[in-house]
Amino acid sequence: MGRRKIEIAMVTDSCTRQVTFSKRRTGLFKKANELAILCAVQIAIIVFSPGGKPFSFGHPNVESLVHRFLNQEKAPEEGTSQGTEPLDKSTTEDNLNQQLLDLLKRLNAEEKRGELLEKMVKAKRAAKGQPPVDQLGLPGLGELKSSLEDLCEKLKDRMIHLDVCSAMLLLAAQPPKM
Amino acid sequence: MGRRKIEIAMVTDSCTRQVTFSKRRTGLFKKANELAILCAVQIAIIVFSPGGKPFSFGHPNVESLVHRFLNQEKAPEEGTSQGTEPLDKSTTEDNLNQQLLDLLKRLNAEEKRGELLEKMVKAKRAAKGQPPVDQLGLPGLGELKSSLEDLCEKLKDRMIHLDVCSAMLLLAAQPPKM
DNA sequence: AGCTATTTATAAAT
DNA sequence: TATTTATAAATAGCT
Repeated sequence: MGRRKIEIAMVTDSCTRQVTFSKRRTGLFKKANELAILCAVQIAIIVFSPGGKPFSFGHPNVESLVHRFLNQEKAPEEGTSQGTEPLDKSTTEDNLNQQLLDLLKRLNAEEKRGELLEKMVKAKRAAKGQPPVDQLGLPGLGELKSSLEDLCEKLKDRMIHLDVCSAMLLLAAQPPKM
Repeated sequence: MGRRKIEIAMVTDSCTRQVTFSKRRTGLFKKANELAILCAVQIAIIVFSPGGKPFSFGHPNVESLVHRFLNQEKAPEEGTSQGTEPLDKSTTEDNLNQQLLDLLKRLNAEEKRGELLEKMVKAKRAAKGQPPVDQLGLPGLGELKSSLEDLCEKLKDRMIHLDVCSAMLLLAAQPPKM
C-alpha cells in the first residue's frame, strides 16, 4: 500500500521498523474502531512492542473484554440458554476453525490464480512448438533460461513448504474424529 | 475501499452487517499478523459479536498477552520489562493458532508465487521482442528446449500436488459454524 | 462465494 | 517528526 510492495518479514532497519510500527498500529486501531461501530461489536487489542511497551485499544474498553474473554473460558456462556455441551475451549476452537476456513478459502483462490498463470506459461511454450525458439537472441535466451531456473528453484521450496504445512495440519486435525 | 464510500455508523441491514463483519474481521486479523511480523511485536485481539460469539487472534497467542496485560496493570512499572514465558494453558488453541499463522504464511507465499509467474510471462514476452535470429548454435537451442521441458514437468507435478494438498486441507478442516 | 470499481492504507520521499 | 505522493491493499455493492 505504499510506493513499493514490501515483503511480510521483520523490517531490518530499526528506524524504519519504528515508523512502520507507529503507522500500522494507528491504522489497525482505526480499523478496529470502524469494525466496532459498523457492526456493533466489542473489540479489544493489546500490543507489546519489542521493548515491552504496551499499547491497547478497546471498544468500549480493554479490561471488560479481557475479563469477559477469560471468564467464558472457564464457564459456559450466553443468555440464550441453549448450549449444553460446547465447553469453554471448544468455543475458542470454533473461532479458530472459522478463521482457518476463511484463510483456506483465500488460499484456494490464490492457488487457482497461480495455476492459471502456470497454464499460461505452458500454453505459451506449447504454442511455440517448433519455430518460435530460434527467434530468440542469445541475450533473450539467457534471460529466459535464468528466469526458468529461478522459478523451478522457488517451486521446489514451495513444495517442501506445502508438505510440511499439510502434514502439520493433518496431525493436528486428525485426533477429534476419524 | 469499496464501490462506494460508507459512513462509519452501524450498518442497519443485519445481513449486510454480517457480511461486513466477516470481511473486516478477516482483514483486521491479517493486518494484525502483518504488524506482528513486520515489527516483531506481540499482539492479541478479542472480538465479541452482538450475539456474544467470541473471535480472537493472537501472536503468538491470546492467553499470554492477556495475562501479561493484566499483570503490568498492577505494576505500572515498566521500561525493561521483557520476560513472559509460554503458558501451558490451552494447547489446542495454540495448535490452531499455529495453523492459522502457517496458513497466513502460505497465503503470502502464494501471492509471491503469483507475482513470480507474472514476471515470467513478462520476461517471455520481452525476450520475444528481441529478434536476433540464428546467432544461436544448435547446442544452445537444445539446452534451452531441455530446460523448458524440464520446467513443464515440474509445473505439472506441482499442480497435481497442489490439488492433493488443498483437498486434504479441506477434509481436515471441520465444518463451519457461526 | 467470487468479482471489480473505488476508497483507504501506507512505503518512500520530502 | 509531520506532510505528501505514488502504489499496494482492503472492501462495498453486485451477482
